[in-house]
Amino acid sequence: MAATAAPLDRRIEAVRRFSRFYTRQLGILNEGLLDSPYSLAEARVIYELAHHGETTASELSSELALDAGYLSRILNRLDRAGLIARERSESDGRRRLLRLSGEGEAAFAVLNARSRNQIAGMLGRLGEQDADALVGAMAVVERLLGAREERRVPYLLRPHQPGDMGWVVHRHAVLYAQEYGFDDSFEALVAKVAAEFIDNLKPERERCWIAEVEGVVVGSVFVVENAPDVAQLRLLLIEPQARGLGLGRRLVAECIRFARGAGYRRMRLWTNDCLTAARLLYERAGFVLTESEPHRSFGQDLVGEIWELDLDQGPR
Amino acid sequence: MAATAAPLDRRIEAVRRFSRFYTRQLGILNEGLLDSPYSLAEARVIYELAHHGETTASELSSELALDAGYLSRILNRLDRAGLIARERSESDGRRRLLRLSGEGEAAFAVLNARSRNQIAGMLGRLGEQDADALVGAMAVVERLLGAREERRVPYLLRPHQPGDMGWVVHRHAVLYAQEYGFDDSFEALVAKVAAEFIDNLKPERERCWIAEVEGVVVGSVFVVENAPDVAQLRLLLIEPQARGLGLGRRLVAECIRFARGAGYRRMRLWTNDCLTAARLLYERAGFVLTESEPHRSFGQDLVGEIWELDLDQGPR
DNA sequence: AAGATTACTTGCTTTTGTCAATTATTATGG
DNA sequence: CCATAATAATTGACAAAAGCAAGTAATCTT
Repeated sequence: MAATAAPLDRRIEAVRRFSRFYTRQLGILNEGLLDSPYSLAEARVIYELAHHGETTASELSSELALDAGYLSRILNRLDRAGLIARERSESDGRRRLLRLSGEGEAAFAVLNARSRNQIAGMLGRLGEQDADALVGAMAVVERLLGAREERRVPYLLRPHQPGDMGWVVHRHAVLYAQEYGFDDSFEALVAKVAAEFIDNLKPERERCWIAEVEGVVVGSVFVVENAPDVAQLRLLLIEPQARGLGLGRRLVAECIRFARGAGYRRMRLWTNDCLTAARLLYERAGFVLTESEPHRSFGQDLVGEIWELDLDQGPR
Repeated sequence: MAATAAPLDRRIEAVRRFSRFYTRQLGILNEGLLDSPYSLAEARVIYELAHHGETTASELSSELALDAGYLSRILNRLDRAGLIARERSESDGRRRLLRLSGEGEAAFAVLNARSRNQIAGMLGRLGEQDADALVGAMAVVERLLGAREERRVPYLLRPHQPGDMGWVVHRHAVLYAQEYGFDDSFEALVAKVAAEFIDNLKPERERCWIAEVEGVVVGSVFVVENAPDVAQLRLLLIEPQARGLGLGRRLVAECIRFARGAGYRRMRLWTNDCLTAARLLYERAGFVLTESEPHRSFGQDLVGEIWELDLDQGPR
């Protein structure tokens, strides 16, 4: 069936090799900190403060992905060492504005110089052309990966056609086995659900969406009747290479719109705590976690969760 | 004086920005491990074992730069979880050969699939061309930085000429202030040493080498008389952009050769524990640490060290 | 004006990583 | 060939780093 194309595999392997490689490279670059009296986290904070001028702890914490409590302690240390000045914000008494003191700037200058010199050494081994080639290649990587704006790859949502149920079963089985080690009892369950959907379909109350990109199926989602006023969302799946396109959000939104139109008052879904990406989608759509229970299924120890959404509330 | 060229600065800044950027990127990629029961270190070990087939703990420890003790505990955990098999090597009873068990391979398959899928998602946002551009750019970075074989940039060692002492004083002052925060009393000391060298030079017993790359001075080292049979090595300096060329080793070797020829029986040098790169050079050249004493100089708390080399021994 | 949210701090715990000492085995130099 | 050194792996003790959760004070929301 050639489920995945070979060039994709080649590219994935290349990205992974590069990531391992650059991890080592960063390790080498960070060794420069060994001599200094600062830990890596402290150095990052100093660096960030030097560039921001004036910030708050919460901003730093989100920028550097540091735990707020941990950061608070780091700031205490830096304060005790005289490297930073903290003063309560006048406009908002909760905040404390942070900036480097004179000593802090001196400390930064030392760290900065070392880091620069180390990189100068790295570049020194290359000639002028190679150094520019390096910088250019880095810029390309940065531009391509950093393009945060959601690239608009055109995708198509359509109702199911013959063959789609087989795809749904197949891809659920493959992806959950790969990513979570589910055994084939999961495939059996999905197959049963899919068969039931076809057999008992109530067209006004139930619906399936299949997502396509360039003619290739890349996702699915189902709405079925759970009780007269309760819709159930099922079998949400998005292929790895189609993730990040906003497709998940769109599929969930489509379900909610349909359920409201069909007269349901609530929507419910069952998932597992390990499916973090999906859970995030549900949360963003307004679903609330109502039940949570450990169970053993599909050869794994899981924590099953029920999420619910009140269809009468929220944006219409 | 334009001590550093502007294009170099631009490149350094670009490399640093890229490193910060890719640090974040790696953070995102490693988030995939959050769901898994393995820590980052454990996952790296599993990954390495999956690729090596059979290894030993010491090999893993050097490959992944993990402390031997720490690794030993990780291996114990993995063993208890049934992921690896360990058996004593027949050829060397100290070693234990490590490989993944069936369960271990299953665990790896899950980790591997998640990582692949995550990258597939990353690539999915790019079109075919952009994905290939990304892979290509990564390959360029890897090739340029990974060129481990010592690039032979031609350098030249020559005796000192008028103007060199000024360069030595200037660059010592600038680099030590930048990298270690030394104040100007250090510049004064270097100036005094340099002046003394010129004033009392005994050409058969004392010597200075200046290193040049493409006509630009990038390093220095001095041998002076400390006692009738004791030579002293002083003022070893290598510019950041000339580091990694093997220049340091060459300069030290040159000093040793000269000292032997001049009839000294020992060579001695004074340094500080924070100068790790230099210390490594001395150690590799056969010098042994003989004294170590904390002191305060140049505005810093330092630990002074005396290293000695027996010139009668060792390779002639 | 009550309740929710935000910014930050603090206490407590776990995880991670280091260092030194120890055991068993193998290599090596006189 | 044997004393000594070096290597491989382990263990105990400890320190640093990181995370979680509860708590305080200020601000926002309705």
